[in-house]
Parts: sequence; structure tokens; C-alpha cells
Amino acid sequence: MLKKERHAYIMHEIDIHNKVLSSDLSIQLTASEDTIRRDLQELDEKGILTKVHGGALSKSFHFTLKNNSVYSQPEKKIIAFKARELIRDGMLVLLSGGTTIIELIKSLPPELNATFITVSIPTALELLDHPNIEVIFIGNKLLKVAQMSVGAEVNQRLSEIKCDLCFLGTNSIDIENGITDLDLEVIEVKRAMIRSAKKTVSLSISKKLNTVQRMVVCKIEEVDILITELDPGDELLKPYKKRGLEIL
Amino acid sequence: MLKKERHAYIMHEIDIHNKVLSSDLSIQLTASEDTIRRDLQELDEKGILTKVHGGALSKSFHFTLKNNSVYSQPEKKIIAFKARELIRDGMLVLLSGGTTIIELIKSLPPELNATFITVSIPTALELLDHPNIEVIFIGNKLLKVAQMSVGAEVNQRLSEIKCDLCFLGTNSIDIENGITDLDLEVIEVKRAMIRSAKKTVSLSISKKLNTVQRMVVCKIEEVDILITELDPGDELLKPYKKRGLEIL
DNA sequence: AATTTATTTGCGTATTTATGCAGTATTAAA
DNA sequence: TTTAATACTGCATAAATACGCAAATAAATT
Repeated sequence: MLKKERHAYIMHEIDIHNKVLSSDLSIQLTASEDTIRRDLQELDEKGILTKVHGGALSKSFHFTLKNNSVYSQPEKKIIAFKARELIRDGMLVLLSGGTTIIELIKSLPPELNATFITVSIPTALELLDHPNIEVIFIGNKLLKVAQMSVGAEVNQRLSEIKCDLCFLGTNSIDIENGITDLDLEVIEVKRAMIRSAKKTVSLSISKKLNTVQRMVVCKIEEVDILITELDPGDELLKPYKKRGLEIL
Repeated sequence: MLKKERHAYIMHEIDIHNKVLSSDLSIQLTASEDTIRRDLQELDEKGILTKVHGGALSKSFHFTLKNNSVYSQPEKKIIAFKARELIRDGMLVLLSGGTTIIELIKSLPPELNATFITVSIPTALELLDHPNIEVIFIGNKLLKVAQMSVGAEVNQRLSEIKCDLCFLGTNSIDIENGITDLDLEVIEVKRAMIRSAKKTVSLSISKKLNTVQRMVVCKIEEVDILITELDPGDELLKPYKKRGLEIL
């Protein structure tokens, strides 16, 4: 890989995400972090990006890394790896928001040819980075805290779709209450997502298992597949298996 | 093997792969790396490829376009400052994509209370950062290169809206052809945006004035207000004023 | 055809550039 | 404050390049 090629790749990433992490680039470009750092330094000296601790930021969008960086938790990588095995060419897949979903998107093979639907702006942005897949965004009023579309219209449009899979980045899940969340408008959209998919997959790091929040999205039986970073045979997952969920 | 033949071969490789390595070529053409280097140097001097350490790259590989947009940030700040004066509490405002629009959003006063509609994912993300405004995203199929919604459905939904203002981050504008752009799907959305707004405002850095691209978005008369970083009395803007545009 | 002339090519060597590594310093997150 | 991640420094190495020169090739001339 030529230096200029790396530079072009880095600038492309910056254009799409407004930020890059040295650690990510080092893997994606199969170069040492040292090299990446020197690349970023050069591009910074050229004045076309801003180098910061841990990576670099776009000049035009100066968010802080802290605000929206995914300090890629290894748990989420494991979950992403298991989840992507479910996706096949030609599928229509519904995605929620959340950092676990972002990890899933990052782990998708470049040659995958499928269509993804989402209501989450960060999810959409990440999907746009993939070379082959088609992305559909269901828009409407955006809810600031969740950075996603909400409202009756969204639910209506979701009801007109029949997807193969629905991946939910789940905040809280337990046997008694099923999937729960904080915001009324969010849970309504998530319900609509579940209804319009043949299979619902919940992605949860084990910390989130057996936690509850204020409002119910769906009963535990409505979830078809549960993916955590744990071994499927783990003791913690037994009760879920008993209720008929497939555990990956 | 004649020099001309090698040159032809090298250019062919560049066309296909966008890059060549001196080491590869040396083997493929059974010539010393020295010779190859001299070839590449000549072709570089002719301006038909870009020589770099280790080989050469296609000219189209450059990312200088992005550089320009970043370099002209101060101009964009001036434009943003002028543009925001047009926005009042309670207005319904349509925004396109582009870095100029992003600057506009950043310059919006926190206490502003208005509703913004957009089809651009980065624009939406930036809008979500603002504490008071309401954001509506018109979704559909997303076009990767433009990071925005496109398609008949978007145009349809835009036609159902009546906005106070439409701000277009403009790539190319001139007297003869009006606003022009590259992509058919993009120009269709932009047209729909213009139709659904009472007033259309074009934001263009002066470098983009009097430039033309392949496809026409709208005639110059359909633009109500033109904002550049220049003084409204600037000589460059006179022809636009003569055609009835308000210059800020 | 032979000779001259100009151009092209390859090689050895010195130099520059690119990259990774190890150890230490610095920074930021818990 | 502690701790983990990241950055910096100097160094080592390998690869790429520049340069001068001589051999080889092509082109032009006689």
C-alpha cells in the first residue's frame, strides 16, 4: 500500500465519519500505528484534517472524539461477529441504532450484497461507508436524544415493509419484562420494527442482561434470537433458552 | 521492448488499477527499476499520472477536491453568518447538504426556535446538536456519494411541504445555466426542494461562481438570494444583481 | 554497409525515504 | 490518583531513489 493511497483512504474516512481512530486505521490499512500517526501528522501539516489524541478529526466538523467515539469494546466485536453470520446476500435487514449495531456494520464483509433499512442517523452514516449494500432511511421527525426518526408516520411506513431480519441494539432485557427502554417514542418505533420483521435478533452485552427500564418494547417471546458475547452454554443464558429463544 | 510500448502498458495498468508499483512493472516489462522509474517520471512530467515513492497513481486518485472545500472554511463562515440573518423564530427551513450548510448550522444561535427539514445525513447529524430546533428528515433510498435521500418518493414528499426558505449549498452557478450539478438523482431532489420553498437561497463561495457542471438544477431566475463571502457590491456579482437576484 | 551520433538502458554506489520497534513520556479515562 | 491507552524519541532496517558512467541500442549520416 502506497503512502498516498493510505492518505486518500484516511481522507475518505474523514469525509464520511468526520473522525478516524488510529487504532482502526492501523487494522484497516495493515500498517503499524506509528505509520498511521505519521500519516495523520502529515495530513495535519497540510491542513486538511486535525490530529488529536487517538486519531484525527475533520476540519469542517469539529466534534470531540470523546462525544461520539466507540471505544470498541471487545464484547461488541464478538457480538457483531456472531450477528453477521445471519445475514445473507439479497436479504432485507432492519437495523436499530446503538454502538453494537455500528460494530455489526463495520464487520460486514465488503462483498455482501443486501439492503438495509434504518431509522437511526448514525447507523445510516455507517452503512453509507459500505461499498455494496443499499441503504434506505425511514425519515420523519428526529428525536434528538436517540438520533433517530420517531412518530406515527415512521411506524406506518415500517408496517408496510416485510424484512427478513431485525437487529435491535438492546439496552435492557430480562425474562419478566422482555426488552425495555426509556422513551415512549422510541419504543413505539422499535415495536413497529419487530412487527415488520420475520425474525427479531436482540444484541446485548451481558451487562445489560436482566436489567429493566421504564417501558416495555416487547415480551421476551417476541425475540427470536439473542446474541451476547458469552458462550451460548453460559449459565446466565439458560433461562432465556428455556423461554424458547435461540442463543448465539 | 520499446519505450513507447512500455509507456502504453503502464498507462493501461493505471487505467485498470489506478496504481502501479515500480517493482511490479520491472518484472512485467523485464526492465530494470531504473528504467521504469525514468518512464514514470516522464509520464508524470507529461501530466498523465502522478509519480509517488514506490510507483505511480492515477490522476483521478487525487483528493484535492476535498482539500479545497476544507481550505475555504473562513469564506464559508462568512457566508454562514450572512445566511443565518434570514432565519427567524417559527420558520420552516429546508437545507441541502454540503460543508457550507454545516457551517450555517453551527452558526445558528442556541435560542433559535425553528423547524428544519433536510434530506442529507450529515446535515441532519449536525442539526441534532442544536438544543432547540426541531429536525425533520425526509428519508428514502440513500445515495452513497451524496450521503442523501433520493428518488421519486422524496420528491413527492417535498412537494407536500411549503417552506419559508430553502438553502442550497451550491457547487456550480452561472448566469447562462443557473445552478448545475453532477448527479441526476441529486438534481431532481434539489429541484423539488426549490419548488416547495417560498424563497430559494444559494450559498456559494466565490470560487464556484461562473462554473458549470453537467446537469441543470434550475435557471438563475429561480434563485431569489445569492450569498457569497464577497462584498455585495463586488464586480463579480454585478451580473447576478442585473438578473434580479438579491445579493448578500 | 559502415560510421557517426544520439538516445536509451543497466549497474554500482551513495543518499533519501518509509516503516517498524523498543523504551519512555504523556495524556486521558476510571 | 491510578491505570491504561496513546504519543514521542531515537534507532535499525529495508526499500526506493538519484547520479554518474559505461554499454547497448536505435537513428542518422556518409
